[in-house]
Amino acid sequence: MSDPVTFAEFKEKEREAKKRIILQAAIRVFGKKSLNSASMREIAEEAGISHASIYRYFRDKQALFVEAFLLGVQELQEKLEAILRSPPEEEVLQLTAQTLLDYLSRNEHYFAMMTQVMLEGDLSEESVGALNSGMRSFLDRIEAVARLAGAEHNVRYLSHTFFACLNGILISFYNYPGRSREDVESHMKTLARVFIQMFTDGIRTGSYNHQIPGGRP
Amino acid sequence: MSDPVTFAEFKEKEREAKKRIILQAAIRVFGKKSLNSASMREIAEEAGISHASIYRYFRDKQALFVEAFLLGVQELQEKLEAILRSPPEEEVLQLTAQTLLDYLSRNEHYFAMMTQVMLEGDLSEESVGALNSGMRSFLDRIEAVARLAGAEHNVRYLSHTFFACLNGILISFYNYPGRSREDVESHMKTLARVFIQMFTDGIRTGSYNHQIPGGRP
DNA sequence: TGTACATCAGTGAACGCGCGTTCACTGATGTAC
DNA sequence: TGTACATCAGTGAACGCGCGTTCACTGATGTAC
Repeated sequence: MSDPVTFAEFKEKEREAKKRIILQAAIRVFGKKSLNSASMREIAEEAGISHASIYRYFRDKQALFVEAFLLGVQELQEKLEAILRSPPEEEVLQLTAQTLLDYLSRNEHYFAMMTQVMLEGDLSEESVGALNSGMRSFLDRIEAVARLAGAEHNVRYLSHTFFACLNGILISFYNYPGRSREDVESHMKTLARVFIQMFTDGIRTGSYNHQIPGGRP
Repeated sequence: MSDPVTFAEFKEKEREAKKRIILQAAIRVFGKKSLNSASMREIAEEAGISHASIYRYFRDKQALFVEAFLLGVQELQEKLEAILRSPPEEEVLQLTAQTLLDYLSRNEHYFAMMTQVMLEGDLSEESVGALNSGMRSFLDRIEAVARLAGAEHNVRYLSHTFFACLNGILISFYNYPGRSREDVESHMKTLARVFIQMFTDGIRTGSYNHQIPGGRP
């Protein structure tokens, strides 16, 4: 229903659009501060509304956080799908890694939120469910990339390793003290290239299969 | 001065011991909650004192946090040194990785704090300095391990990659939803083995050197 | 077209809470004579 | 040995603040007749 044909539909569209404005503001704020230290008042100011208004669109802070995070995951996922649709010949993994790193470090927002979601355990069951299915479908995309890169056995393990290691490179050196932002970014990219080279070689030889319980060699 | 010989020295020792009790309590609490959501009152209760007393030993919450974190890093470092003193023949990296993962996941505390330190940017210049030198000497140990494993060129990059990836495996799957603690732990260990296998092979072939700007092949 | 009413997005003020930190005090211990 | 004093670890109460959330209200918009 991309073009609303009734007034009710129009209002619904309008409401969705306003919701998105709040979500984008939330993403910007959550990216700079942590879930706990970012305040509803700050998000409201960023969105240009009163802080009380947010509660017209989201049940509470946690629900806002989860929706914002999932929006980020979805956006990243679309980038992965673009790669899958027109895959390059050889360097799928390098390209994927670069895309991931670029996106996450250029939009600090999603990145910081992602790690927060992974560490905070205080989410409601409902939220956990939503996040879980979001992450699962994201990891599916990564799995597809790994297959494209030639992986055949234990692809789930491989894609988990791939994602986790890149994530670790981002997290571990994000606040590397005493270095400029550009230096940090290029350092992370170098580390990522080192990792991807090893990963690619690893897929080629397949020796990692021995490390997986019940994994075919 | 392991055996105090004057009353003044004795008092100093006593004070240090009390400080350590607070630090251990802080480590336990900071491990379960984040820097922001763990409270001084909670730490005080854990240590069995009044919350006001903490301020007799630490300037403020941040100073307490930094000291607690560094105590954890130091403990881990000693484990690495033990490995370096009596290195096994072949599997240095596997052993190091297992030690790291075991330690960090058995003592959730340090692990959670480590990632927090890496993500929160709000620390004072003084704190950043202390943390920085702590992390640097920790990474030195990892570098020594990498050398022991046969790395010759660009060892700094390698050790960074090694640490970052293991860190990522921990963080990314720590709160894997809907899985028991044991399942998560064994999953992480499998991913770590996959990674280490690739890493070891990578060091052997040395092809990663091509990925480092100015790196010798 | 005009009027009375219903709806509901948006709001500033207020509530209640927990926090980090400080304060004024107590009482045990050590010191000087 | 006894006494007056100084020190200082430890404390409960209090301060001031910012937070998430709720409340009572306003005013614009849509609806019914």
